[in-house]
Amino acid sequence: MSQTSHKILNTLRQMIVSGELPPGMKLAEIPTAEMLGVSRTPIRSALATLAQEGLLERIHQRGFHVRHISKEELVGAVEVRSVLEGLAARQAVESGLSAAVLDQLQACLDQGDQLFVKGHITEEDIAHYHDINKRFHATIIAASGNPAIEPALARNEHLPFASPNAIRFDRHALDREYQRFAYAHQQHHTVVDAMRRGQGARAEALMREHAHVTIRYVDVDDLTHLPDTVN
Amino acid sequence: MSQTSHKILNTLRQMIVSGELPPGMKLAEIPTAEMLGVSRTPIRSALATLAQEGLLERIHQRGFHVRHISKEELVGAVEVRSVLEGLAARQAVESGLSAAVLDQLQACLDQGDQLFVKGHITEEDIAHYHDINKRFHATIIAASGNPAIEPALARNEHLPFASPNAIRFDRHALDREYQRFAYAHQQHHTVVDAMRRGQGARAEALMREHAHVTIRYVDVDDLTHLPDTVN
DNA sequence: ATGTTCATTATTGTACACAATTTAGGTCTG
DNA sequence: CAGACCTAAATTGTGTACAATAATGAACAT
Repeated sequence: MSQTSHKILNTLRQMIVSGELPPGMKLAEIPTAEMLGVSRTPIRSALATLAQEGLLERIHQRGFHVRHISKEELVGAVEVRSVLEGLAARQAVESGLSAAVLDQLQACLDQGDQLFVKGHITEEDIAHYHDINKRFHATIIAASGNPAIEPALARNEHLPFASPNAIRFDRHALDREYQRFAYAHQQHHTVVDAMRRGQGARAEALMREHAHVTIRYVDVDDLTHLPDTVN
Repeated sequence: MSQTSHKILNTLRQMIVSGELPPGMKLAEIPTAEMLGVSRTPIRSALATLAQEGLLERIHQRGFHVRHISKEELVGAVEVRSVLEGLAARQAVESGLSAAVLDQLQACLDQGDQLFVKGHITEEDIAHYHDINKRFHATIIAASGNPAIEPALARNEHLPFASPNAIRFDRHALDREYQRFAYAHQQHHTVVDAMRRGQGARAEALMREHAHVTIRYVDVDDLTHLPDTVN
């Protein structure tokens, strides 16, 4: 895939998740190609990829529709992430944690502590925490030694809110968001504690519960509007 | 996707899983197109799909390699299936089982009982059980009401042995295989029992354990040769 | 002799023309 | 008036020429 092809894929993906191309809208090759000023070829490949990611739905011999992401789907995706990240935590413990992995996890904990010690957060802090959070989860998945977990999570990565890479937050209620992120960070502490003690089942259970934080404080009905997210 | 395009995708997929195209082999568009007597266009789309399925690996600007499926990957895929099917069983219980679903599951149990009551199995029986098994698992996943489970399992479906749709069996040791399938069928009974009683956590645990039957009796090192499978 | 640069070659990426297929609409017939 | 069939239009699927890009090897300079 070339530079321009990549750009077109990202452009279309952004247009879909931002709602510029609303759910149900038909996407045919020729109009889309004309809209973006390229030929049908890169459009074909982009549409196929987006269908694979679950953002588009193929209509038999008739192009694609922008898929309507239902509430059930988002809630279900959080459940899927929950059990898969739980599995990762347990397998990471069972396969024996290296000092390097523990160091990386501890670094995430320390950096988060520094962020929350001052008792409130700014937008900038949230971006920083987003980073720490991403590293924390990626480290555990990598440490699991199970190469099948990441691909199984791949589809979720493209659904907003179903991925830890897309923490939703409300810019206008930073107090409440402080509570939520601080709580999530405390859960990180408990997960690492369980992992250090070799408590695989406990680590799994804690990680499962942790996944629900993404969505717990959110009115799920609002999610269909796809409001501001980090990343 | 048209008829011929579909056929080419399936042909290439079959050639890969059968080992006709061995792991590590380079697949360029032009030679592949000439080999199958079509133009590069349907080949491009097929290769992209197969890469998405995990059978091919994209080399930057240089075509694809047939991926080497490692032992870790197969074992990991079974673990992933384990937790996801466990989740499905639990959510099916939690969301309330309809009479129709229970009837379908009971039908799978009854049909399996009939198969095993005579104390031995034939190759034909295995094909039949394969069918029953597929229905059993699909029913529970559908009954979970979680639309995110199926796509998360999708990648596994294309890895031989990681899917219940690809039960491995040894044609020359039907006695041992009888034991294995009869045991798996008994597990189906216990899962349904837990589900009927509304025991979500038990159903989850039993279903998790059940997933391991696929691989438990198998010398994992043999898997790299991709021997006979049903489907 | 070795390292760097340039040209050649192999291969993917893009554009576009043409073929095939499906849907829709209109007309003809019972 | 209704239903079926046929024709036309729209849209995807395929083939192929051409452009862009990256790897390889050769030649030159240090």
